[in-house]
Amino acid sequence: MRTRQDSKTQKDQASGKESTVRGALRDSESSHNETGTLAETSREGVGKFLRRVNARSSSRSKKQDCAVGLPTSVLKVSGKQEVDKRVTWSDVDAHGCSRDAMGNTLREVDEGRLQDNVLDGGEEMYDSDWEDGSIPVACSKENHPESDIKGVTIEFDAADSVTKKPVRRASAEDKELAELVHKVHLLCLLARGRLIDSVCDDPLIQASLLSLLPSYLLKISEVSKLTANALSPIVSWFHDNFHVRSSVSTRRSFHSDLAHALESREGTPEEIAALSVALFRALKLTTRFVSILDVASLKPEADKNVSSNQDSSRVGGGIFNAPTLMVAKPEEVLASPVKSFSCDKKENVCETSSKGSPECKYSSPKSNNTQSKKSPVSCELSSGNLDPSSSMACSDISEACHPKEKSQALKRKGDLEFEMQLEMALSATNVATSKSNICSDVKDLNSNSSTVLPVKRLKKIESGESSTSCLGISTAVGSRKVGAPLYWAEVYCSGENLTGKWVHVDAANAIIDGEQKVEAAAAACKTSLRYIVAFAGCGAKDVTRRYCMKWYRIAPKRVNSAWWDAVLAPLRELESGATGGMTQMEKRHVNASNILEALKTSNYLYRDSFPNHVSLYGDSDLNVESSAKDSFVADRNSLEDMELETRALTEPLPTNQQAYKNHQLYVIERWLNKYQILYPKGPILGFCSGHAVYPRSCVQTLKTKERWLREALQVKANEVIKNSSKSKKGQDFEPEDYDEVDARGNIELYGKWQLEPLRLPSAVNGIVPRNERGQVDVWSEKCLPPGTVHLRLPRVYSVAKRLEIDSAPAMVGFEFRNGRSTPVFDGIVVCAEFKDTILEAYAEEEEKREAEEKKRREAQATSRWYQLLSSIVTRQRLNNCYGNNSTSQSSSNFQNVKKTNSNVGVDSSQNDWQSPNQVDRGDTKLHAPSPFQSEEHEHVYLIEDQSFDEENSVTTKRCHCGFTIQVEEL
DNA sequence: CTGCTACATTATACTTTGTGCATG
DNA sequence: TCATGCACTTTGTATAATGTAGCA
Repeated sequence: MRTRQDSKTQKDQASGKESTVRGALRDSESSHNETGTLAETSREGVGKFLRRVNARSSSRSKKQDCAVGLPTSVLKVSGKQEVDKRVTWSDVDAHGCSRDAMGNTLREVDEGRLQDNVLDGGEEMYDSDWEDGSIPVACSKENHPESDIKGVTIEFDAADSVTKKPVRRASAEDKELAELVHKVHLLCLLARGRLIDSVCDDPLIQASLLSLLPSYLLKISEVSKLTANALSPIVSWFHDNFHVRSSVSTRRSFHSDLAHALESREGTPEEIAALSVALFRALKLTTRFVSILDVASLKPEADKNVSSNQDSSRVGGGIFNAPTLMVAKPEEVLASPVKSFSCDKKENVCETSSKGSPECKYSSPKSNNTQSKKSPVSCELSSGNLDPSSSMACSDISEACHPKEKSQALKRKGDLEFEMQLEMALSATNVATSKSNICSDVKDLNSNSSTVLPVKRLKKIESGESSTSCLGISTAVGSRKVGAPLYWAEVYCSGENLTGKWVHVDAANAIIDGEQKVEAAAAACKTSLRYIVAFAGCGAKDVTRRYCMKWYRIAPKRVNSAWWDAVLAPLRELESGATGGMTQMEKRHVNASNILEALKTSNYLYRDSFPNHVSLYGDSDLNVESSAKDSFVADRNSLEDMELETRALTEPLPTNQQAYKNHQLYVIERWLNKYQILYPKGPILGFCSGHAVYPRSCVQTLKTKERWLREALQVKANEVIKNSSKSKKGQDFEPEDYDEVDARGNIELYGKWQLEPLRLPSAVNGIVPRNERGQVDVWSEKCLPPGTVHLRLPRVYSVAKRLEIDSAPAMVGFEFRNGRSTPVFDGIVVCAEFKDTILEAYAEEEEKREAEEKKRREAQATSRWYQLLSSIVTRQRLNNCYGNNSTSQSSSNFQNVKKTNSNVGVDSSQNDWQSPNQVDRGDTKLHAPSPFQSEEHEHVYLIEDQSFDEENSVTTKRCHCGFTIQVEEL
């Protein structure tokens, strides 16, 4: 019984916690709408993340400790250490963040941590219910210390877990955490993008770039109508002069890194792209820095099996994410032999890639290309373990995170080469039998055991056009997220199209206007285009639509759009402020309706059949309209918005059926759920595997009569039921077959087109029209009968009753209590004309009630003081009578009281009885006389001295001497 | 490698309008 | 005899969503 209660409370706590977090998220979202500053968004996002991380780490540590069964003292110590390990804002401060700016979050985090700690306690207890098994384990370990030497059970357990419970599904908490990580990572990447963008505006860097530029290329800034073609000379010059470097970032500020890159004319892809942006800006071209935000997955564990890989590529800081892998300078001095080794590999990669072979381009020093081709597995392994970027990143990690392993990492080059050879020999002989073993063996041999590199087959790129020839990506490591184009520039070319256009310029790869190729190139490198953000003027704009043709694939991988839009809203303004304005030179007069017309005709979809998407045009329309007032000048920003929206609405039909399941634009009937129907059924936009494809806007949601009632809608008379057959999977019944709920268990459902506004009977003669249960269902204000009002006040019913005004209880919803759903009533519904009367009477009543309540409480307080004092007096008397030789303590008490009575206010610090007496005499004016006046007398209970306790129905009678007697009223 | 199906598991939405007993 | 207050007790089902395995 006790256990059940406990678990219940813990469950409540847990759910309370969840709801708190959720509420906080909601709050944060709503606050964006109100204030909408990025700083707040960031603070809240990061704050929540920290809270979660801290909570997790603490709970995990506790769980671990419990499982091991450490003694309490040890527990305490480890707990303390864990706290120290946590991420705190002081850490953040140490990195230069202003505490003032973060003050709110800091408080929030601290509070959150406190709360989480408390809750974690609960969770721990709760968990212990489930983790009883750990105790015997600990015991057995203690009793049989030799057992862990033998390690008998490990293999058995592992095999079991593989066969029986292969994977534990991600819990709601994991998902929430993943989402928080995703959000925080997004914010970080946004911040990084802004940082780079601002550095691109640096006049010194721009001037330096200009000084390097041949004078004939400077003319471009004088071109009035810039076209993509006009950019090609400058892009090819840049491509010839600046190269992607394959070495470690120096981890200085980005500004100095960029300056260094400029000086050495080589840098990370990020730096090279930034330099190109700076150059274009120096030439007075409107330019954005564009980046794929390669953010941590929104789904928990989604990248579990490639995590090490991904991480390594990330930790590498994009060093090897080079769109082109260019020859590194051999004189590059590197700290660790591993690095230099990696760098050698890099060279090989570069050489082969420059030869243009789309297949396995990597070759180890001792193997050639043909070998690799012939033996895919050897290639596999080598690409898995010898991949320069990975091993480089690994060494980075091991250096950064595992100082212990640094000594291991400092192996001689010869040793490493030996390991590689051994590894390849093993892979060549034991391919089929035990891949995993080889892997682990090799892993052990390899110093980089901290990061497990997954074995992946080398990916063949089916079309060279898509990746290698377009973007010059080395596909040698194509099976992992390496080599994807992550950074480029967008230059606004006013001479393109009718209205001007943002042109994709990847200067590092000498690619201009290759926006269609980005998706394929990224896909080849396992990078999805979830977020592509263009930065300018310290702002940012999501331009994913321009590059992503298969939106339905990335849509589920993106964070909820409301949050993302709220985050970007302030940044968008900054961005459009920096790029959207029109210079005098390129000012064009654009007829807004022409633009819309052009967009409409270019759209092969029926815009009219997308009523709900028209709103997407809304903003643009408005912008165009408003600017139309300013002599029809459409700004770049709204034009781009329109372009992006047009893309959103003209997505090609997916070829697989499942893509239609949650597709924003299209639908096929088979994926409709029970409460959905196509109405009107058409137009058919195409077919997919024989299924007709309809616009998503044709999907109508069906509800029951009762559900519609909540939205103040009622079913029109003589409407037939359109759909209720879905539950019978595919069978279509005749509509007129249905009653309320027919024999087949079908439910009556109606669509919006079958409804009309709710018409309830009006209140007549002060009588409130009620439903069949004598009440009014108040789902919203709209559900009130005309002429009535809802008074949501406690105890108002009695007021209406007293005034003999007709009123009906207002039911506002249901709740589950005692295992069944029960209606929840709140206030009453009365005719509007009585509202004021009732409110006045209610106010009066409440005043009276409050006064009575106050009186009652005072009386109760008085009574309790009386009781207290009386009991003391009684005790004293008993002591006096029967306890002559009683303890000194009681007599001293007596002395104290006596003293107090004679010297009120003097020596008040000595005893506690003074104030009660004072209160007594002051407030009640009953003048309880000194109980010590007479020792013996007959008690007299005066009526004015007695008090009545309503709660207990107890009357307390008092004598002047202080003696009280309680009489229970019957 | 991708798409599809089947199956298993988990999450979520929907459901929805008391009764019997003690006491005053 | 009637009005009032309190305890009782922790739904249950259907469906959507998600994940996985196996196959083509």
